[in-house]
Amino acid sequence: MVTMQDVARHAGVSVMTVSNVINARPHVRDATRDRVLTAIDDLGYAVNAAARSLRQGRSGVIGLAIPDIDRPYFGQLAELIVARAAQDGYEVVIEHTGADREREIGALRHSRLRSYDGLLISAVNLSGADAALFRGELPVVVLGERSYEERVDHVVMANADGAGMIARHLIEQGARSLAMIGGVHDPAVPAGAGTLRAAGFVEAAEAEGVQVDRRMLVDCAYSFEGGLRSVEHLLGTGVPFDGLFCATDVLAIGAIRGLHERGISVPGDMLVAGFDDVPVARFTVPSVTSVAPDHAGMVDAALAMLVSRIAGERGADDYREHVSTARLQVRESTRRPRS
Amino acid sequence: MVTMQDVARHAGVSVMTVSNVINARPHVRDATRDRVLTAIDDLGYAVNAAARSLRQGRSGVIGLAIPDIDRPYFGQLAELIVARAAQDGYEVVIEHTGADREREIGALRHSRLRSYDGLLISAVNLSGADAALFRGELPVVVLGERSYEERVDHVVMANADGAGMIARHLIEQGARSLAMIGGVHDPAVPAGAGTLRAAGFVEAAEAEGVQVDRRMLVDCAYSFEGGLRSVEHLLGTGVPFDGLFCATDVLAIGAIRGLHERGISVPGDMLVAGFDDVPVARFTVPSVTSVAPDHAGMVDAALAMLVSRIAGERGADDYREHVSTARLQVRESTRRPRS
DNA sequence: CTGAAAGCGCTAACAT
DNA sequence: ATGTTAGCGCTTTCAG
Repeated sequence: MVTMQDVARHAGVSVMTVSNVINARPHVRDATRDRVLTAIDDLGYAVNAAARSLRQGRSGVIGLAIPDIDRPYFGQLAELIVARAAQDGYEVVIEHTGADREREIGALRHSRLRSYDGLLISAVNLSGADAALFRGELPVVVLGERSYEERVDHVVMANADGAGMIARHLIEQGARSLAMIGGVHDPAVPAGAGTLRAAGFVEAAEAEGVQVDRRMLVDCAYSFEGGLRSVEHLLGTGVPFDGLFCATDVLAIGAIRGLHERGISVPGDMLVAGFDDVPVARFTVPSVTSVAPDHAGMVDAALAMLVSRIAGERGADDYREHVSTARLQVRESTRRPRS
Repeated sequence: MVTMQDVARHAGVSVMTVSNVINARPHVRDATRDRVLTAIDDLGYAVNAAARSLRQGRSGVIGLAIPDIDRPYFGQLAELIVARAAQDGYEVVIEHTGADREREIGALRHSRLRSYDGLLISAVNLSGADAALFRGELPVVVLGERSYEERVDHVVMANADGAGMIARHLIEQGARSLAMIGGVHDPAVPAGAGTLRAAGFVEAAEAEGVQVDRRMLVDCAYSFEGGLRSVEHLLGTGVPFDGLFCATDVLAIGAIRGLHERGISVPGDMLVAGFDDVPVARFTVPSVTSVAPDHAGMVDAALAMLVSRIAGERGADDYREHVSTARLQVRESTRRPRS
């Protein structure tokens, strides 16, 4: 392994000068810098990240806690975050919190956590309180929902607003009996994204004069399979409905599949809408109406918050909130053919 | 920050004993261990990863180079790898190589690379030679295709075999004129997964006595959009075809969408198959026939190889190859209705 | 503008 | 079974 010492010797300067060159600090003569750069090239030197981290007391790594990379929404998000973090000189380690969130977060807390400079938590069904677990231990930003713990930075997705857009759109397209999968409207349930979307959906619908039968709101795993099973469950109740809101596009695709298997046509017999506007939603048959969150804006805001907090620019009682916007993306799954 | 020193003082032992306890080394009396563990708990101590890395000369991090997390196949793969690596005590940093592979790999090479203990390269269209770039710099395993550089460990996906299964299946279902998107059959083109799949497809078809018009093999970006555009291109040639093989399921979904927009029914008018068996393939309408690679087996093999090489268990002329298997997963998109 | 020295927190090697 | 010492490669501080 070639060290800074070696480079310094090779270039005939001190290690400090090499360090200055590498870190682009001023007060280095051009000629000297060139000699150092040549030496670095000749020897194939690269800085030792561990030594730098140890000395500086920071690792240049941020953790990203998500439940599941293998879901289009989180994949999209992870990709944006990795790219955006790189701009600020940070690497990203993805922490898979999975189904057994509590246990995994606990494990994380006692081990790897300390080697991150900051943590970004994005979990569709994370209760706001979870974020508090980390408070004080390291800079944290919660991404995707309002946290009920006030003393944490967060970036809020327009869950209720977006769901409201869907409710109004479904009604406008002629739906009269609404159902939803992936969220329930119950104050007793902790407020994850599903709950917030359910609340926004129900409230907007009722504001339009359409009552939503609470039995027609069902929770489920956020997977294709979950969507398929839930729609079977709804059909099994015997309660008729003609407009279905799914808390995510993945659920919507599973639901459309389930309806198809029962011979129910979308949008002919049933309007279906999702949330997230994942890439595949545009290409399925029928394509899926969805709510497009401002992913890029959210990621930008979250990283700016995290970086400023890591830099210690804000004190322990200056917590920020960024409220994002959403846009309705109408596609085939809710375009009722004129009848 | 609380250090090992602090713990040692608090427990009334030396730092070495604390280190021994943390690393589960033998020769520590139970009573002593308990005292140390209590102290760790009391003080909320966690080891400093940077210091440990510096001392040990290894980081406990492996890099995973993939072109794009936000694609179902890579998402699936990344998730498996992260989980499997954790079992061996490694963290995974995802390196997005993106479209501009050469440049990114170059950048990677000169900076972050050194802080990884090993590198896993998985790129559908990586030429085997790229892997050689890293040879000697750090342990590397190429995942997903045969590398033409012999002196590198690799895990080979059953590209040609899987594509052959599709060819035989399409013919058996009655297809007589075949086309393919996402790969060309041309010895001059570097052998990425697309090329290997194309070769396997063409050879199996011709072995069955079905010639494949070379103009009906088109390359394209591995995206939904790419699939849609390519199928439009194929239809534009005016050459009739009734069986379409897509190099990935993402392409197949885009292609089915493109066919749908032209009023061509799948599987009624055209049989379509993909590759990768991504989760969504089972839920689209129609569901997509695909080749299911043994993801878990490949990931296991790749990590075992990488870990053993990091441990220095194999010399510079002992390179391994793991050949994976594939399974045909027949779904609606190729079930020709009896006519 | 450049150099010398100290030390970040940990563990390998060697005492005891 | 436990303690002592040295040093990993870098950057911060202070001197020139």
